[in-house]
Amino acid sequence: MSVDIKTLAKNLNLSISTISRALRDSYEISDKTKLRVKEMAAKLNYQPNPYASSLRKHKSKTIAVVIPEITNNFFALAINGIEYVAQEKEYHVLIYLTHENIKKEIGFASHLQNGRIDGMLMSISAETNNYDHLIELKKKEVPLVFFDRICEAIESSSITTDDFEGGFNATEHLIQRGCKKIAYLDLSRYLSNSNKRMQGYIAALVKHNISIDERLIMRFTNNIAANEEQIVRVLSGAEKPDGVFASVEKLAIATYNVCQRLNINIPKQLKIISFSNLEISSLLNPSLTTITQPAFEIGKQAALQLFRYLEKKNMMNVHEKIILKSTLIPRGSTAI
Amino acid sequence: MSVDIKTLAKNLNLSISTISRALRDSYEISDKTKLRVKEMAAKLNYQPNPYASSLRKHKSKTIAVVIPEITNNFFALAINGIEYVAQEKEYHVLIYLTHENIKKEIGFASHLQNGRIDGMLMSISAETNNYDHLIELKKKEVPLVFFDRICEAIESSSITTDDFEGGFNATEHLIQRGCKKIAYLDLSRYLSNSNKRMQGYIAALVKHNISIDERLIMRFTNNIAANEEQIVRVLSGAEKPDGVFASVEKLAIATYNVCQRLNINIPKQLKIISFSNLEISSLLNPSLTTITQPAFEIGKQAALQLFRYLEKKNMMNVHEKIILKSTLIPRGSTAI
DNA sequence: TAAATTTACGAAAACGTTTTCGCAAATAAA
DNA sequence: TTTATTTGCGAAAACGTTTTCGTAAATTTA
Repeated sequence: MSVDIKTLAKNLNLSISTISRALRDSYEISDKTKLRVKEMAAKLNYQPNPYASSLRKHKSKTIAVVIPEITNNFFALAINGIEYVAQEKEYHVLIYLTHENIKKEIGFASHLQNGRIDGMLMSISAETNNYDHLIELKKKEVPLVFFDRICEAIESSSITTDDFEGGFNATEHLIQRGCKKIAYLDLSRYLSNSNKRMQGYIAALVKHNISIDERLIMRFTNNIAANEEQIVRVLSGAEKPDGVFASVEKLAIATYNVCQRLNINIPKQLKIISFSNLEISSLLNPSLTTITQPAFEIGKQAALQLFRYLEKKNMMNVHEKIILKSTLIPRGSTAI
Repeated sequence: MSVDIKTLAKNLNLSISTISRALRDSYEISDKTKLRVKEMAAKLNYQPNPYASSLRKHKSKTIAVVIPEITNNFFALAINGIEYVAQEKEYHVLIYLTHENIKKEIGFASHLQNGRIDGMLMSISAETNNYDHLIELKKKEVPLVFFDRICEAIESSSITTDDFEGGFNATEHLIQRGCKKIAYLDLSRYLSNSNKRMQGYIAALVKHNISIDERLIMRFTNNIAANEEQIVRVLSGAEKPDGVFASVEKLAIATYNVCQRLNINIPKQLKIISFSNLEISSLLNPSLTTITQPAFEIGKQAALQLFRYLEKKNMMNVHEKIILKSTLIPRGSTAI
């Protein structure tokens, strides 16, 4: 069988308590004994059973990351940042994908109250318009940090980007490049970040005395084909826009695809700007003007904040709202 | 405190064994009792402690995915497939990123022998040229399935693509489009899939009576800037190629970047084909000809194979080598 | 030198399950 | 009716740690 603490104890003629303490460098154990124990542990390749330890200590050294999807450069980068911190802290990272489905999100939230994780990092799904499952998580005192798509109804830390400013700048950028009718393409009416971006969009229109046309504020789904059809309808309609501000990358890509199909010239007939973490925006035809979020840093900061909760108990009610800056990079899709 | 099996037992005047059995639908418990127990469990929102259960049963309901990186469309899609299966099986997915670093890979392999996971899915790092850590994992009887980048020195299941054929077809495609001097860009001399692709490359050259120029078989690192400099040197040298076959997406992108900088026209002066899972290959300038792997399916099949190990003990020595087909999609970067 | 303290360790309980063993009561077979 | 079997449940051990409590021996203090 596998070598456990009892095996070490027998081999060294010590009690299991001494072994345990020696391995954890307890002050109660003499240096000589510690050395003996550690040498034997190394020799027998002793691997402590994490579940026995977790059971006893009520600590799992594991965090969960609950996100809508992973095939998305933003979230992939964020996970990268999270995993980076987790490795440093010697923590383990569980991944759960909701696919924008609130039922899955509820399922994860409810199943992860059982001690499997010490804390959770979350970006809520586009469908989520009720927060009972998150409130319940909080009640169970599961440390929770939101990133990017936060839940404002819950008292907790969050890491976001300056979505309002990003939305404002994006829209103003289009206006400055001559756009008069700017469409805002969005995933969901419920998302915190989307709404802030829309507020920025509206503010920019107001500032420049452009009237707000509700028909140009469009919501899309998770279904790519359906989205493209919807875009086809706008772009071939009478009231077609001359500028598009996509709240998320995939809607910009859908627009590119439609323009290719409909032979609409970007940027001559239509200018496009998008929130995006596509590393090859500059290689697109035409290159895509983006507002880029510091995705890796967002993941990293989110994880660091979670560990602040985990490392100090009295931090549980000290919430931080960190807002990182996005960067607008003008490229071909908004050229004059 | 949190409600446990003992609480239920007290509330129902039953023993904890009965509660445990009732919850697990044991035949030893009457239907009436089961109902009573389950109702009470629901009422008190009982959540079984996973670590107590894991400790007792030596099962963690958790698998690990060890991959080089996550900011890579192939691996993101593969994880998507893995997570899909895991959700169905009610398993948990731990993510570990090696960043192509063999030391990290060794660290993960050695730390995950302690029972934390029931099995592992792995795509080995580009640096990995010694397999002792994997052999040790196998010795500890940790079920292990390789995908994409496999370890041929280890007896185990693997899910790959038809890399030889993909490499052959890619190269022949370039030849048919008129290329005479085709460079093969690769990450590492150690990777199983890269080597198969290279074998395909060589076979195609041989078939078409093109001599093999070792200088055109190039290895790159994880460092993007360094890679681009290396590409600059080839593309501005005297013996510059007229075709590039990139074994991985990021090298194709690096080549695109360099061509942009050096003002090299794709496809006129240089044709490019690449293994890639970029969903927007068609939107690049020019659109990129790709050999695309069924990444989601690879992840899914890898997970399914792992669960075959987990569900039947006697399967542990029945290894499967599943090879899925890749698809060559001709686009602008190899147009005549 | 006696008393107090510190050092270094062991015994045993505890964490929350699952499972083995045992055993009455109920039912079926003889 | 007697015996054999099944049904339904409880007591207790077990999983592998950590931690509380206790205590001799060594050391320090008075």
